[in-house]
Amino acid sequence: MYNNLIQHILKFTPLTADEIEQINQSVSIQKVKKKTFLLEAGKVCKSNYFVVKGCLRLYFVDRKLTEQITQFAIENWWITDQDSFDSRQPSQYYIQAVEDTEVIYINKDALEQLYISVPKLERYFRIIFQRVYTAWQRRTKFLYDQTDEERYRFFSEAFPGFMQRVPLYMIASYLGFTPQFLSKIRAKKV
Amino acid sequence: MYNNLIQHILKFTPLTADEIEQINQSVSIQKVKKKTFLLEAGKVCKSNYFVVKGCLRLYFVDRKLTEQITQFAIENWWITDQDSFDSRQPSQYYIQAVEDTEVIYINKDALEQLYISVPKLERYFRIIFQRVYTAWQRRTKFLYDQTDEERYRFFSEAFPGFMQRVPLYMIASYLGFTPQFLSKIRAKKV
DNA sequence: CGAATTTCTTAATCATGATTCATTTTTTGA
DNA sequence: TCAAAAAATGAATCATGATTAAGAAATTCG
Repeated sequence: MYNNLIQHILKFTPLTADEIEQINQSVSIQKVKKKTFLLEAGKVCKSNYFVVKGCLRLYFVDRKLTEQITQFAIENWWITDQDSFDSRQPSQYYIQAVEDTEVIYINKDALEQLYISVPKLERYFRIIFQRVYTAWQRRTKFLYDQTDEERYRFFSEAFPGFMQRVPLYMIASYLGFTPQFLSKIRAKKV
Repeated sequence: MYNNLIQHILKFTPLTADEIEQINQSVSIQKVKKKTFLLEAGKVCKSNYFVVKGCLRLYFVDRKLTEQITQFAIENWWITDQDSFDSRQPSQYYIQAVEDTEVIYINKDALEQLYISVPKLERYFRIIFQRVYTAWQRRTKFLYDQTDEERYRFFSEAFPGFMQRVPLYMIASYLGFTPQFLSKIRAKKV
């Protein structure tokens, strides 16, 4: 019984008992300790992960060997390297647990099967991806429209809870600047 | 008969003659002269636009009154302010024709109806939005991983045709820097 | 065709945030 | 509980790309 996922799907489309059963048989659940990797660069991203509880980060290592975080996923978010997942080509990303985390995951073949046996999931994921598009348009405007400092201040006011779950150096990476610069801003704030 | 769109949908899902008919009755076609606006800030984005021929840009005006282009759409791409389109709230974006352009468009109510009468479109748009997600992950890595100069050089080698269709100052805006800086890079290139 | 508009370029100065390197504080787990 | 590791801070210097202000070149269209 993977209730968190089913509950989430039910927000967007009704499901019959049989459909729920089919979904439950296609997904698995996994507990991942803090710092565990669900994906490492060089390997194919085999699963799409739904966070039941906890927090994951998706990042790559740039030429200067700095970790660049491009996405976080918390409760009720899906996360994957979509490109690697679809093409079955090696990923350039890492997905790592920021906290002890519980995920429900589904592999590519199982998901393709499910789209056929439970077509309502086309609607569910259409809406999920559509929201990703919206989130991306918002984030892009956010990034273009403000200086690094404004971005940090906005972010810390908008998501105070999140700030406390994640080390500051990860926030800095996600917002596109260095931890040193973040310290400088925070020092000013007082 | 909106063949370009139907052809595009058929790449992802089969359609019956009846379904094709229903889609054709839900969309409209429009020719837009260069510089014409399909969306202006302050107005609700009523349509999702599919480019048959030509090129559109989506941008907003930042606090310094500079136009910031966040997306282009060329042949066979959809473009909209997804947030405004979904929520029916005023947009902060402009969508403008960069060249004389031909678009097929669909309004929100018509699209919601179509999702019900032609559920295969759930699959079509699920795949479209999924590709948007992939494109976004790629673009993000691209932006984080390289300096402005490298980004320009990569872009001009990867999309030489596109570079010739669009004024350079728009490329600069899309890549996140100023036209002056672009000129500097190009001067070096020789 | 030719004036007006749009687009592109050049150059000097300036500011933001990176880099480097060291130190302090906090957290973790044996 | 305390040593080791992880995370955060601080300061000095540096580099990238913005800003400002002209002016040149190219395109458009009446």
